[in-house]
Amino acid sequence: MTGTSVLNQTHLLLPAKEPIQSPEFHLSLKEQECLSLLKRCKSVRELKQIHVQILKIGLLGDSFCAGNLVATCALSDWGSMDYACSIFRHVKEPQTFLFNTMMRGHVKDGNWGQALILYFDMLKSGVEPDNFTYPVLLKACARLSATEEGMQIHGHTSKLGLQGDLFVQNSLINMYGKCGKIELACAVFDQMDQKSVASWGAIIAAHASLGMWWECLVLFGDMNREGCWRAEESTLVSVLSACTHLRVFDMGRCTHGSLLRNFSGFNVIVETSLIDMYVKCGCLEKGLCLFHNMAKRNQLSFSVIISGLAMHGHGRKALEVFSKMLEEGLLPDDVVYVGVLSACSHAGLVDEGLQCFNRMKFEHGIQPTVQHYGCLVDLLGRAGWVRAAFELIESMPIRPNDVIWRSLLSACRIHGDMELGEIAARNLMQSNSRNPGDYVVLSNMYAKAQKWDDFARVRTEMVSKGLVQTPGFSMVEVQRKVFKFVSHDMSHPQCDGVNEMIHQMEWQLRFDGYVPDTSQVLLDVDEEEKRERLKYHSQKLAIAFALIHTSQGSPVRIVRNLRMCSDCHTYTKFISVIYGREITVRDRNQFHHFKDGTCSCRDYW
DNA sequence: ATAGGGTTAG
Repeated sequence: MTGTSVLNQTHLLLPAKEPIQSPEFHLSLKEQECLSLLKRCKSVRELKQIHVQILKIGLLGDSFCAGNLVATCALSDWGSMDYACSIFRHVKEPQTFLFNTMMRGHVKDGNWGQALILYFDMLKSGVEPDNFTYPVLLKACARLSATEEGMQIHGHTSKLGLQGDLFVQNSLINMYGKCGKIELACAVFDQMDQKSVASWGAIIAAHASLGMWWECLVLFGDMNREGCWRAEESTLVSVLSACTHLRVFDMGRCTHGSLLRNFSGFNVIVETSLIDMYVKCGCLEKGLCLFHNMAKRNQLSFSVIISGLAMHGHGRKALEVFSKMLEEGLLPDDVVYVGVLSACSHAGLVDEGLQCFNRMKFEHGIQPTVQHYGCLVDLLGRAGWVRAAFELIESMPIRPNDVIWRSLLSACRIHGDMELGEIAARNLMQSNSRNPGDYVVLSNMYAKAQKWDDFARVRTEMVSKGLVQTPGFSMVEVQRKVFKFVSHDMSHPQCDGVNEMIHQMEWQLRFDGYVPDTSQVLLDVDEEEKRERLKYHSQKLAIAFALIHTSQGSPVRIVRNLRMCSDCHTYTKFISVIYGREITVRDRNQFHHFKDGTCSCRDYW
């Protein structure tokens, strides 16, 4: 159709089908022509011709025609908001539909503020908004986190009697969620007579964005219970994220199942969240498998797999994946570098870590944050460069936080540096973190050095501050139930069997050359007593329980609150080979995979 | 007669 005006093509002037004549609305023939033309319009150039034609037949003042002209221009893929604005400016008496359309256009282009301004213009010129006005407008408020305007607009919807409109309610939930006003979002949600899938999606997303993971899962349960089981993909991603943060593997796997059943072909976001879930819940293999089968990977996909490999002690592999990421032309950000540096620190790759740190600053222009310094302090400290770690803390341009002092303290404990350990501990005790673990570590250092006076002084100080030593516990999943074992606590209902098993295991292990390592039992008691204490560490109770209640050869997964002692580490290596089990243990920040008598951390942790 | 809610992950 080059060169000829669309309006010359007579077939375009015919309406597509017989117009429906309703008693309320009667379209003149000209209006019908106009509408039919606009429906076929495919470019701005054609639109301009139609615009001229409308001017010629004197319909510009007609709100209906102007509205549709603007709608076509503002909302189609090829449209231009600039042109829509110029048409809009020439309409003498714009009406609701025209304002709504203009607002939609602005929102579509990401000009959230413009949409708000237009709304207030609309009110000023006395045009009454309707139920179509608010969802668009509230989306703009949500994107701007404009709480005040959002609340004001909420008021307007009530005044107009729109509080019962499902779309308006869902938009309100979303708006309050994005503004961080969770109680207001819940208030709207709770008052709804009918909830749609999107209502549940909006309230779940609102909780997810605030990190209220537990509430997310509860709401998801409520949603299913109320017969609303067809959750949207995005909602399942929020649920998956909650599972990851709470490390509830079972629920995570179920969510993966729902995704498989209800959606075909996952997008990058779904796949990345799945990988993160599997990796953080201990299934590195599954995460890697998903990662390798991804059709498309982005910065975040690499980010989760790198920090996952780090968490599981595969430092070299993490660095390999990092190089691959760079090869694929993806730029790392600060989070990726946290993963890379922690990979180096978990694997003891000191030179590589320092190299990466410089690369981050000079090649990729990323300002190191306190987290990056934290990784570096950890890297140096664990590797035995305690003094260098301390000097780094003193020279860094950011104020060190508790995490940094704690990692120095931990390094001092491992390498027996009392002087720096005391400095680190003093900094921790002066801050208001009130972490009993810090007192315990320092006092244990004194115990190890046989300084029993200092030991007593620190313990007394801890008690006088009202702090209680956190008891060590291990949790194990058996037949979809979680069982918790506390060190030396034999009050568990299944403990009879466990006690027997503990003895049986000990005999087996001794027979194969296991020697209890009592060096970490910091009590002023004899060797025999120390060995007795070691026997009932929570991890051993949990392993015994799992060996009794799971079938031969099935993997054992344990989660614990504190770092394991070196004896439990050795012990578990023996168990993995003697009982032919793969045992995964997660402590606060990393995983140990015991298999065939070795651990994935290669004894560096 | 035309039009409306969600892009979720590290």
